Amino acid sequence: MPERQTPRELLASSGKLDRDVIAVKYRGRTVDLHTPVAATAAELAPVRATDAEGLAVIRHSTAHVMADAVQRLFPGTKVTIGPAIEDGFYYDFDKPGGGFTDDDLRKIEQTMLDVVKKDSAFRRVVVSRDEAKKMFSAMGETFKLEIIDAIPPDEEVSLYEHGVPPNEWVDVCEGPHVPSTGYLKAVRLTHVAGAYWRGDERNPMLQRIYGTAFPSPEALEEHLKLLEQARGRDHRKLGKELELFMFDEVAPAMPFFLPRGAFVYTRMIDYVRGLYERHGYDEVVTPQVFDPRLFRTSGHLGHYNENMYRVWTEDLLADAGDKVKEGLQQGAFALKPMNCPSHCVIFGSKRRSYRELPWRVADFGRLHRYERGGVVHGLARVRSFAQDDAHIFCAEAQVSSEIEKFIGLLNEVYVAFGFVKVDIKLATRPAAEKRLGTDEEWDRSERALAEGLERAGLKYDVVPGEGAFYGPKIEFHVHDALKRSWQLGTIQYDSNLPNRFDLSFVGDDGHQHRPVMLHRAIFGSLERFFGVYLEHCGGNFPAWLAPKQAIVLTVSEKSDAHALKVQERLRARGLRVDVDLSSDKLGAKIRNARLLRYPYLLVVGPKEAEIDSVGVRSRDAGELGAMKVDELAARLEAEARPPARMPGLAH
RNA sequence: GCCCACUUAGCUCAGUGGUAGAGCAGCGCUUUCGUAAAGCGCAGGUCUGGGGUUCAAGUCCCCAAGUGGGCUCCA
Repeated sequence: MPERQTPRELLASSGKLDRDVIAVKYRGRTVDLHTPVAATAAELAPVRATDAEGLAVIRHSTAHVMADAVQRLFPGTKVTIGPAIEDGFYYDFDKPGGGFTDDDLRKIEQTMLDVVKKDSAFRRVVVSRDEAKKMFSAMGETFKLEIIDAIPPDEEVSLYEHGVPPNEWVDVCEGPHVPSTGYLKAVRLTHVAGAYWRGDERNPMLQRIYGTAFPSPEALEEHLKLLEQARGRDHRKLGKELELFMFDEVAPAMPFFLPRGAFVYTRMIDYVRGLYERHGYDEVVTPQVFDPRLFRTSGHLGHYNENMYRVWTEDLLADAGDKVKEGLQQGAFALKPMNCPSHCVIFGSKRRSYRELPWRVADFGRLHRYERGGVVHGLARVRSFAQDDAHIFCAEAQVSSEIEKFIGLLNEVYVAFGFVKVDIKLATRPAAEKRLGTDEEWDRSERALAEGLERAGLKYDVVPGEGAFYGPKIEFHVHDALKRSWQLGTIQYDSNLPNRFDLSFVGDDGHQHRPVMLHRAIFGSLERFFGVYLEHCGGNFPAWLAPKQAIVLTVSEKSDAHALKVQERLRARGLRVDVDLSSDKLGAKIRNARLLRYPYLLVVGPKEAEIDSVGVRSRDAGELGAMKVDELAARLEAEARPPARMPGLAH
């Protein structure tokens, strides 16, 4: 067994130490330079400020310095936790008398700068649990006491301190940290937010400060610039600029799709509808408003109550009499939050044979869910939306092949939209008291889903306990411009609804059997997919999806007649073409058309009119020069077709 | 739902208690123009809504709504 030496000594002796190294990687763990380890130099890999792990070390150290600054500026503020996260760090504080202001953030930054200037070492001290608790209890740090209690008994309790007496600052912390505060060269506190202690809304609300840190001021600037660019791609901004959709207070969190946006929206539906034929789906159209008995049968009234919109009629109000509230609860019709109950009604409406299975029933019905005020978000989380929803009624034995087929279909669609980076999650059984069905049933259904994924050759993460109470599910997540992750597609195993609706089919043995139901969607919510896709393509819809495929721009009024003729001829071939006859100069027309992201600009002046052509400028391919109108039409027609099958998802 | 912030013309935004502003868009006129913004003029406002303080409120205070950043939830 080698002597315990610090990684700094070990690296120095083997010549691997330079100023860039801020920690080491040792047997799978990141350790700071000054924590003695029982290792040889060969076992240590230097971690540099620019590595992902190094960045996390810098950010976590920055969080400590921020907490130090906060406690100096705001005495009485208690500290809780302050981890490094993707793109930065945060620290949660319990501050008496309310939150932090933007002014406070600037002051905190200033104070942090002072701490950094002192360049004092981060020191690691291992203490006993009792010592640690005595110390933090004397400091009044009640949250830290909870944290100490939560440390597994076989792990040592370490403290990290920095600062020069009498201004040391100490925190319970696993580490690692940079050698000294002087390593923190580029810090920016970005925003404040409320956060519940341990993420539980029954716990007290804490004040969270988000910030970010980088190895150099240049890297920080670069990051801030990228953030700014990402904001320019925000679907809410693009939606307004490109006149795709709007919102109004009269229907909070319910989008109004404007003509341009509505075109894209319905085009998306047409596209999957076109695939349904080949993939064996039947489409149905179902009601919007239902007698509450339906949702008592499905279980939604009871489990999903607080998310449902209820409506009443004058008749119901009269009948309700004095007991208005109770009457409404019993009798008020409900807007559907999901399509599945309708599909169960259809399935149960006649005797079904095993020969009909699997029966795949699709529905683009509009759904309404009352989402709490704080969670709605642009198009990504709305209260009125549609899904490319379908339910597959099948026999248990058909489940895994249905999963595989579905994944094939989803794959085709995602690739068509250019989503190749997709996080796939398999959400498995929740805690025993929160789930229906036997362990054997869960074993079977989870295995069926996993098999489907594996047969499709896709990598996925298992998220234990995150399944629905009635069955496991597969989720497909993608990131928006600001790196927030959103679930789009999903497929879920459900034996509960067929039970509740007492569904059955006649098997080849002549007996009644219970079908299994798979809930599945590729886009998920069309609204959410629209928003995420809008950010993904930056508003540059491909010609097959774009609201308009081209715009004819005249050089002057002299060419109006030719321009209108060109538009007419292209329209006659089914192409979507605008024309700009305004008195703007050509430069201005081009600018306007570019801002609206037209795939093609067709310039028309006396020269073009003479030879029956247009000057073509492609949004994606640049200047194409003069083209005959028919030649251009053929090119546009080819691009206007939805993508054919393409290679699968990459990882 | 909770914490914090924001809400001024169609859009983007100035305006820190004393006569509501700019640019773009719109409309009119002039210009007929060759690849990212022609010129001049006109119009456009219950400063999100309600209440309060004050001689005086876009500005200060309270309540509500909407939106945004988070937390939480998501059959």
